[in-house]
Amino acid sequence: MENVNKKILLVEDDLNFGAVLKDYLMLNDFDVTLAKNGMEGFEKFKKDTFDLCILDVMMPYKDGYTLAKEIREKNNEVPIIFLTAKSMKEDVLKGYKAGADDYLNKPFDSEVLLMKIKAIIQRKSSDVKAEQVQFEFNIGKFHLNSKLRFLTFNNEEPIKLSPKENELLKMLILHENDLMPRELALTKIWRDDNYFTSRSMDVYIAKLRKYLKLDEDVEILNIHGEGFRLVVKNKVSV
Amino acid sequence: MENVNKKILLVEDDLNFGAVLKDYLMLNDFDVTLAKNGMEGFEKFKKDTFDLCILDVMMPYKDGYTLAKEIREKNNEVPIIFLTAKSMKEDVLKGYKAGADDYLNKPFDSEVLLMKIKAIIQRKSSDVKAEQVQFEFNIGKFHLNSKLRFLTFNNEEPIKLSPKENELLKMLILHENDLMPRELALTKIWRDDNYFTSRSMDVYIAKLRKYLKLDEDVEILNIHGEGFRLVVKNKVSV
DNA sequence: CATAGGTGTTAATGTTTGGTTAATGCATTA
DNA sequence: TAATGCATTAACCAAACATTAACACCTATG
Repeated sequence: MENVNKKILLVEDDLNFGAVLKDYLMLNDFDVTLAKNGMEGFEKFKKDTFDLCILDVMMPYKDGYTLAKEIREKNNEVPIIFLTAKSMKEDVLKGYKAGADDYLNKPFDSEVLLMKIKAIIQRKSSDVKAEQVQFEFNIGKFHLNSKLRFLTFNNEEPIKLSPKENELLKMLILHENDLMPRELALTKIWRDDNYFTSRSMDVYIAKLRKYLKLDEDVEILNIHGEGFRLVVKNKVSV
Repeated sequence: MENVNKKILLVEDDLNFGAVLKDYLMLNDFDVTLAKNGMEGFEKFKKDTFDLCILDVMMPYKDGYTLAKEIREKNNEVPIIFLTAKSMKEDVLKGYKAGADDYLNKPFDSEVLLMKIKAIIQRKSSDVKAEQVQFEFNIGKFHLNSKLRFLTFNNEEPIKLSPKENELLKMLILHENDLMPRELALTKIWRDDNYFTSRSMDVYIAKLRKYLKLDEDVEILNIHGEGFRLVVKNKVSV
């Protein structure tokens, strides 16, 4: 569970205002994707996963309500906040019917928006249970629990793994007996592929080899210039 | 899920307005309990279980913020909406910090309020796990009554827990032996996730560890960068 | 209305952990 | 056999955590 910034999709046709708001939100540790109309907003929505959408109502090509309905068809969970200059009751109701979580009239105070964002994201982030990813693996006589970052050998006292050790081992296991390309680990785990991250990865391979020595049937092999391969010998069928 | 009307606690000192609003809400199939000041509101809150609280901010004896804080100490799940004639930024921020879910300036349109209520209640009721009526737990030789906030060791004199101690311990117990992510506790209990709340949480972990020392089989372990883990060793099967 | 007690936050300090980089040597390939 | 890639250990620095104490705030109570 990494502490990754929450992602916000901001759709606003006023480019100046949009840029200012984007900067403000980014200063407050959100990842912001800005789209300048409903059309573009929907395209960007489909291509990524967001924790929150902030939609301007009045936009060319496709207004905020229409966009909200399209978003709701794809995703019934993501919170939506409308920004609007209107304060007419009909429009507000229309917004709620389109699936809004909140409504804000322009001009508004940026701190207030920030509070609302935090309140809304907090409510939703309780549904973290979506993290139904696999986190338990067996490899030779080892068992890896990658949620607790524990590597257990033969029911002995578990070895505690660091986050990077854990991620790297998991990725090797997912490619068991097959090539795990250097580049893959570097881009996924180190989020950068250069000389230094590559050296760093070597250090971690060395650490993992040390742990895995306990089981002589488990080994990390290098494929020169390509990557690594986790092999398990003498595998018994169950 | 039974088809029972949702219960609303409405605290409003303007008796006329309160009665009108109550009628309107009841016409829309809510069960409404009306209190005419913060004091009375808190009494009624303690005596029943509500799906939503609507609090006027300016009231004699006890204002809406204070009431909200008291309510939050008892229950930090129930949604709260503030009603206010003020629209000062400071007041709005104060409201959110007191744990508001939404904010409405008087005069407001009743239909808008209705939409907000429906939106908020819907959000909450999708949190099925919010059905955490369970409040008694055994952990090692301890027994926690999280309603009375009593932690008992071996039938000795109970240790009184503060609201935060209690919530945190409960959350740890609900994740017994498993990871309880930092972020989860911070967003759920502290309602904010930043450097300071995180330090504060560390202080509370230290306090809990001190209490739990009585049973050497119960321990709170840290998983660096992830969260905490409450483990019970030498568990006997029953 | 002063004050003691309870609660929660912030500060101060020290410890642990994790990750990168450096240094050195070996292996593979062209 | 030079150049590049890999292996391993150790040194270093930054971030996360642990603990205690100081502080601020509110409430109940004499």
